[in-house]
Amino acid sequence: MGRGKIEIKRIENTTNRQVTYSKRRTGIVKKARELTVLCDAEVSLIMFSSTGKLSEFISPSTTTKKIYDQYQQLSGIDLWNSHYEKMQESLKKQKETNMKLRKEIRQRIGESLDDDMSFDELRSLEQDLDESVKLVRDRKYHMIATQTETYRKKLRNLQETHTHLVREFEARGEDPYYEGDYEALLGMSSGGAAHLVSYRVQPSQHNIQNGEGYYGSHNVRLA
Amino acid sequence: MGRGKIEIKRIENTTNRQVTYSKRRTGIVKKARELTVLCDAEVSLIMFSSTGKLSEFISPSTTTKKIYDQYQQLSGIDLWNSHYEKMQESLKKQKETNMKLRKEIRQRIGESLDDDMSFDELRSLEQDLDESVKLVRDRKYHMIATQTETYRKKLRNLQETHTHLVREFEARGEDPYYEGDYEALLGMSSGGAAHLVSYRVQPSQHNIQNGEGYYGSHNVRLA
DNA sequence: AACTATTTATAAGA
DNA sequence: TTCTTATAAATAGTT
Repeated sequence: MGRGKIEIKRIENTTNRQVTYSKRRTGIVKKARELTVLCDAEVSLIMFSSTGKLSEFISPSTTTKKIYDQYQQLSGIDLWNSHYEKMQESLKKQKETNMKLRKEIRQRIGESLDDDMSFDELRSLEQDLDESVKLVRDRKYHMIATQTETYRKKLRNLQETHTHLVREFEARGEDPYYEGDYEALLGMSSGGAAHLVSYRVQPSQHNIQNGEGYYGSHNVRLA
Repeated sequence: MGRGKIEIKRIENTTNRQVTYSKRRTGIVKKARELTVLCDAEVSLIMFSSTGKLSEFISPSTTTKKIYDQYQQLSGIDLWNSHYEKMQESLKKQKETNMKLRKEIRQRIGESLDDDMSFDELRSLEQDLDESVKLVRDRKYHMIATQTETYRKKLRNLQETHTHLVREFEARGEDPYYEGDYEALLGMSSGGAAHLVSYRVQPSQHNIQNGEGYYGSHNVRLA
């Protein structure tokens, strides 16, 4: 239907092919629309040009998804179900595992003991729990021991710091403004004491070494 | 293109509509095929008639699934992904829950206590476990008590049966074939005793009442 | 399903 | 791409 008849075979001239594609694409889309309207049909037309460009027509009464769903149902052809089914199976397994885990926890908590637990299972569970309590208790004691050790270290550091401070004061000789017991004062509260010190002592004269203890930052208060 | 021009609107006459559908469907499929060959394009054409009948054309170089995949990729339109994504999310959640449950169990067993458990959590866990052990132990004792009670009932029944049997023998007077201690003999084994009795005693003379106990079936052995 | 008058699509050219 | 137009192709109404 044109100035000359053409053979239905691939158009070798690229430009010509693209022009024909464009014209015929318009034509077929028009036909699809007419079919939809005239015959009350549902049509999905998807086209990719040789350059990969997408064009489509879809009847206004439907969607591409609906068309594909219907297509699958009527043709029996599986488009994405294999993928989907694997996932569904996986989900099911996860849920089952979940239920089992929950049940185990419930039993370990002491619930659901009436249902399907034999005497032997019950005795075994009791043993398990006894062992578990022991482990947790040991861990707790270990933690207490560790923390105690940490506090002892902190305390030692604090004491060292104070000792250094006291020595500094003593090295300076008598303090004209204060005549109390330095050690007792400094031992009261590190914050209060540091404040007091920073007020009385000159920055340039303090190079106190206090190691790498937790209260190393007290030096800063002195500066 | 016909004997008369037609308006592009739904054909109300059903037969006419179906005939037109049939003719135009052939036409559009031909167009699709020509487009495929002439322009080296990929075409998917899916049609449902107003009666729901499926017709399709697909370029020989591809498949409906491929077209569908390409369509999604190029259009960015989500065909079944929303569904799929929900599932994926659900799966992810299940897996996460699963991990948490496993961790809880591990902690309740006494593993994984080193990692991220504060002292308070540890103390709380210990308490929980102590309570759980108590529950399980109680349940065990309850089970022991129940079973003991069951055995006691069985035993009582057995004894009653034997007592009845002994009375039967005593009521018959001296046994010409046996002179031992009946009670001691019957106390040995219910099977053996019942056998002995069924051999010696006449069926018609036995209407022994032995209640609703577990060994009520012993009457049958006597019959 | 076949026929055919007529409309519509489009190949080639601009 | 778009317009034009001669011509091929599709098809509406009829048989």
